[in-house]
Amino acid sequence: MSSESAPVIVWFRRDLRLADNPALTEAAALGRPVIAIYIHQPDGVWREGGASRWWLHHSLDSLGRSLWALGIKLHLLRGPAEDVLIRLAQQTGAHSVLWNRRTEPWANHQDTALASTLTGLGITPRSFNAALLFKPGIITTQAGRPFKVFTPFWKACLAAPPPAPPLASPAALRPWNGTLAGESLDQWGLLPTKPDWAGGLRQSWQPGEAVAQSRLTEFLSESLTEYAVNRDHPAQPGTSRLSPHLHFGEISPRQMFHAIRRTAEPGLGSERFLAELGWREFSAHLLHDYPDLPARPLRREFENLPWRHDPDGLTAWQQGRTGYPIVDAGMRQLWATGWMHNRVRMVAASFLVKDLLIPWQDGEAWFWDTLVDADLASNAASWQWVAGCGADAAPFFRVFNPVLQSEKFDPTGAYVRQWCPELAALPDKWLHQPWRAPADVLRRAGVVLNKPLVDHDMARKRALAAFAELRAG
DNA sequence: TGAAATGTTGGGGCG
DNA sequence: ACGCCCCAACATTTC
Repeated sequence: MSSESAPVIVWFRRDLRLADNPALTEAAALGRPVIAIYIHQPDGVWREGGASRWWLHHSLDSLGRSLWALGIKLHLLRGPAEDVLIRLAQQTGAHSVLWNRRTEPWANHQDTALASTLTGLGITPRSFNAALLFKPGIITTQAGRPFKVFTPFWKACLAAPPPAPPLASPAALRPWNGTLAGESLDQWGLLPTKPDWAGGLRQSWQPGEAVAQSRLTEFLSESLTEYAVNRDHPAQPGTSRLSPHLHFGEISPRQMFHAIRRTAEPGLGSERFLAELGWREFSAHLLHDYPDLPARPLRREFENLPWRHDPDGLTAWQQGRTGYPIVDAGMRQLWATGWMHNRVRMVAASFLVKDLLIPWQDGEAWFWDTLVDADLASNAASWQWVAGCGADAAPFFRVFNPVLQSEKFDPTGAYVRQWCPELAALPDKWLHQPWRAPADVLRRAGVVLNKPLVDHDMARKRALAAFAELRAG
């Protein structure tokens, strides 16, 4: 076999796109036959949750079609990535294996082992940063330590040399003529059956690179200028809704960064939106520096907080039956569509952790299973932020009042009415706190009162007392 | 990327 | 005109 004909393996992971894909671009540059693969690892730690599996199915389907249009088949393989890749590389006489790095520590461990085995076999491994604006480790304090506060971290990012401009999709790839026994997407059973709960997901989302790009373009032209204000109003389409596309790598943060810089007026809207990319970046870098971020509080003393064991409370929260309309609306939006508005995520999360005193890890696990944008770093860092135990976290005593938040950010009640239709006929005045409504108002609105799980004033005091105990002990 | 408790100020009613 | 009180509005402190 001549060296020119030895194929290059491109291992797709959380980079399910053709444009700005360094591994794919490198494969095109090598001029060798390309074997494109995706490896499903159903037994891994932090395996994809239900909503993520639904998204993954459709995103892989979309990527497969795009590659096929270039004459390349996306091969679907299953098993531990090291075993699968090494077998495949030997079997096909591969020259090299190229991939874009993921942000999860378990994946990086896997990569390191894999790279050294491949090297030992005379096969060239190469990996690229494509999921983040800045490679973890290069943004540090003067003293060379990782940042633990967001603002200086993000300032340092913006002062660093900017991320490289995004790469174009490869114009042509050289097909590989061999065959290999791959699987079909349907065999992987990523889609829910018995019951099929994905109806709301299908109505809300369309995975894939092309949709991600058009969503970005539309957002930049229509929503960016008012973003700083509208992003906080859950009834308005003021956010980009790009999070799941970003998580699966259908669009890259570099593409977004440069699109904002290129097309947007400098202003509060673009600054705030860029800063959201900054929080994503901050979370990923934190996970890189603190691999147990998903499991353990950064501030270890929070393990001693007198958390409550309350399975019924947890279930009521998950099902949107807390009796607090804004919390229930959010949890139902999550269940129905695989997504929750950011403002409401904070309110609902604060309620679980502080009003119910249920460990943040339980909320993290639920979000992991139900969010289409579930991301190990962002999910863990955000829950720790809410719980007050993370880096640059909200202080524990910052307890969201679900009634005030609802009145402030959903003043017309459009969001609550959409997701809690049983309350829709209540006048605005009582919509956010139906338990205070006079009996005749309830009767006229046809509302049967769902008594709140806890009284917020009591719960707030209980949380503060628990926190005080922590500090004393 | 809070909210409640507490403190301060100033206008207006009233004796 | 003055002191006193009330209280809304705003600011600061505390959790």
